[in-house]
Amino acid sequence: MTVITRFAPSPTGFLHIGGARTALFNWLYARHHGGKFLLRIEDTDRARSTDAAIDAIFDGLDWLGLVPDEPPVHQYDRRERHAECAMRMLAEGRAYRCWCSQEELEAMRERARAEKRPVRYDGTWRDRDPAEAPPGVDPVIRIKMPRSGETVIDDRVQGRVVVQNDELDDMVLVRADGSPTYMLSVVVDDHDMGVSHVIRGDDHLNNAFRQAQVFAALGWELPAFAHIPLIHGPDGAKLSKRHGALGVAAYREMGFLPEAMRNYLLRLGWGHGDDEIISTEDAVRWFDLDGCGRAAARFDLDKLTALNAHYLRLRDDDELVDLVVPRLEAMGHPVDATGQARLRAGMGGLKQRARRLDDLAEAAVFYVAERPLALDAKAAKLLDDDGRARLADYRAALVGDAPAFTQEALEAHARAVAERLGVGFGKLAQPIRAALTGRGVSPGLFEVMVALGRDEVLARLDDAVAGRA
RNA sequence: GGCCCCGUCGUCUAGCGGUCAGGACGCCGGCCUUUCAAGCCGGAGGUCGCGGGUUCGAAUCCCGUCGGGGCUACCA
Repeated sequence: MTVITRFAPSPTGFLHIGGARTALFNWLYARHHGGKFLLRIEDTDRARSTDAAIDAIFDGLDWLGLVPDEPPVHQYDRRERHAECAMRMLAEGRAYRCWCSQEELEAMRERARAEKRPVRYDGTWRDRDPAEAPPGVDPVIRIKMPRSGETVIDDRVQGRVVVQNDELDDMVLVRADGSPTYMLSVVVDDHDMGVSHVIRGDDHLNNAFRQAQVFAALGWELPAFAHIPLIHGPDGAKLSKRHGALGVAAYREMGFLPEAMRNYLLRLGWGHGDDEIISTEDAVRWFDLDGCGRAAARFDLDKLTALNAHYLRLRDDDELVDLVVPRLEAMGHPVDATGQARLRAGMGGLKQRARRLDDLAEAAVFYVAERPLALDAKAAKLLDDDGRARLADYRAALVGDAPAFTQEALEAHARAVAERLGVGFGKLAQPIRAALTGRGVSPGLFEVMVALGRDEVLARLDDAVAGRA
């Protein structure tokens, strides 16, 4: 059997972390089995669906590299087909029209609550003669649920889950305005799209029972279900948009890399022994539903950040330059060809120390900032009278001895100068760092010098000695 | 309220009848060292929610209990 999975978000907000993980699992499962990964936009709720949200979902998936194998299906476009299926159920006696008003339904619920009985539709119109229908009222179409027996879902993650059929009420399939509801649409679309495995959040576990009955009423085979646990916020509750949960775009802006995000999301609720760093290739090779946990997980920014730092160091220097330049420019530091070259030369040391793209950019500022440099507090302290005096000596030695401008030669020379001055190497190195970078912390000194180039180094030393910086 | 799911260090997890309950993030200390990272080494941190069973032996099986979550719409 060909494996076909699908990610089916409703476009009522950005793509959040939970949706991203669901998409990832579906994508991985399809890839692992050489099947297809499809995307369906569940936009049947016209009031809440927006084009902006649809774009955000496309952008988010694209950034994460979870590209569907076929053009996305927009559920609303298929409403005729959905209604047609409902009509068939009606014709076959598997569904019926219901003329209950909202008020009647509300009263029904109130009564049930008062009597401490389960709150659900009581089947008023199930056997009532349609001839008794009140005039001028548009009916909804409800499914005729079995009233005895049980519905079993052999969930690939949750295991065998059973519910008594009398817990299921005759839910609405088609609204009074003729539009299909989610319960009908998912089933018809999953069937028509040939979906073999429905992998989704376990907030849909209860829906699976209802949908199983729709599949049965339509005479269709049930797909395999896999309900994965939800991701909770720090407060332990379901992640929701109005809950301060962020869209994937926000993480991109914070400087996270998609490969880090994929690795992190994969480990949230799925495990493969003690493996933590899992490349996408290995993820595809290893992913299965058995590895999914059943407990909800909490999102941990620190761990995502640690993974991100790892993947940052793995990236090519040139790619990182491209990623960091827009950030530097946004920070008010235009990057010209010279700046680009310096960034490329210095990226090795820079990326080793960064955790995200934003602190990478922050740490790279000194390569592209205009002289004289602004000093941070630590650098200012390093450039006191003593420090500046040592810098003057060092500058003179650099010009006088004219060592080759390579890391090795510069280091050997600087160490010799420190010895000549009778100070520990650190006493000389730190003021140099402050002069060249304006900071007390930076990548290796000689890497910085080489990246900056001799002229710039001398100019920055001059600035520092003269107290300009 | 009803139904369904879940419960191992702070967090993510490994574990599937016999392990000193392992790893990762975070935290603490050390080494390295021109700063900071990285790397390496070491440490603190879990009576496996709780209570009963079953068993020679339970985090692992059963029952109960408590706690958390989800669903209970003419939303998806």
